[in-house]
Amino acid sequence: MASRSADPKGSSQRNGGGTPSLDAVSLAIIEQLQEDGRRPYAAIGKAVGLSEAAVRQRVQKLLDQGVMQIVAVTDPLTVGFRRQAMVGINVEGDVEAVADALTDMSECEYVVMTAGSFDLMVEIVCEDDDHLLEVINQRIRALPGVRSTESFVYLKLKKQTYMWGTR
Amino acid sequence: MASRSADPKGSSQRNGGGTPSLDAVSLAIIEQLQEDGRRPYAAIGKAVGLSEAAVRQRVQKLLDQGVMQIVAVTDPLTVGFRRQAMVGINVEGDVEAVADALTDMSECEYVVMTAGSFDLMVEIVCEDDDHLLEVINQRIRALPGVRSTESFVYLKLKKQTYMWGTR
DNA sequence: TTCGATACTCACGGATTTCGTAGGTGGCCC
DNA sequence: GGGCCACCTACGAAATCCGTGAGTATCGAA
Repeated sequence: MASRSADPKGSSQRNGGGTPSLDAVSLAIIEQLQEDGRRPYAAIGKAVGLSEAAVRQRVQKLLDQGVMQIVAVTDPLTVGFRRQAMVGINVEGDVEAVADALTDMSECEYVVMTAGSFDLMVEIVCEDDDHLLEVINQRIRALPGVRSTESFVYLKLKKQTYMWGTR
Repeated sequence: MASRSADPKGSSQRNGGGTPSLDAVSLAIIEQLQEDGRRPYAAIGKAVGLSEAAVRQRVQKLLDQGVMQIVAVTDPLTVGFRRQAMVGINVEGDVEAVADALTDMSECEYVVMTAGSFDLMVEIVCEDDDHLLEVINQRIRALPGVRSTESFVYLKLKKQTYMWGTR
């Protein structure tokens, strides 16, 4: 169960940390699915040099391990969420605790701990200005440990890709 | 062929701007695919109250229109990109021109125009520190119109979802 | 009101894909 | 060597995909 990071064909790169590493073949599979999440296993197999079943098993494992997920993504504006913002947050005390609290909020779509003049950056997706105001002022600022926040309201989303590796 | 944003069952919301609007059914379809991008059309149809063929046609249209894409997403750290950063940028002159230039850079995964103390925010995905440094100092700062930048290096990604609507 | 366009349902059949499973192979450790 | 484990290939059955055509309902414009 411990996911020992096997090394099938010898053609993989060394793995440092605790996260399960990926060999070149899995990378290639992910690339294929980044282009089209519904691409058939057989087509992927042809592209990466594996049988259909092998691809299927690898994909299943990647999904199970949480390394990858196959999902629909949209521009939130198109889907009726008219206000988005990035919020920079400064924390006193336990940053991770604040991050966990933010993670539990459904409006927070993206939570990351950073180095720099903010401790946390959070992307907020809201339906309108009232909603956004409430989330930032009532909920985020109310969290214990939050010292200050700074908001960057989105005017226009110019780019949004998921194509790492395809370059 | 012109795809005029029809209004099938009368149960849709009005559409203001240029972007094609989405009725409740398409929203529901997107939700299904946000949970599992490979869910079969028949299963989606059962969930949203449409036939398999209708779902198929809607999904195809949503993809063609660019409203939605079905892709694999990963935590970049797992895939070998060890340094990520959010970069806030101040611009003098044409903000959109700078944004377009950033959009063309493969390391910029996310580009958004904002209101607040930054004009642009950009998410950068790099392989290591050298790469990150080069992108920020050599390439971004070199763009005409870029007045200043501020970087927030990612320490830990806590949350990353694509579940708008599923709430 | 009538016409035209759009979108849906239902149906069908062939091609393709998915899925479970059985069997083979190579590396690794005792 | 022998056992073990992870990974692969192979194959058949079941399910899904996909193009297609006919008939119906709704809406907006002439």
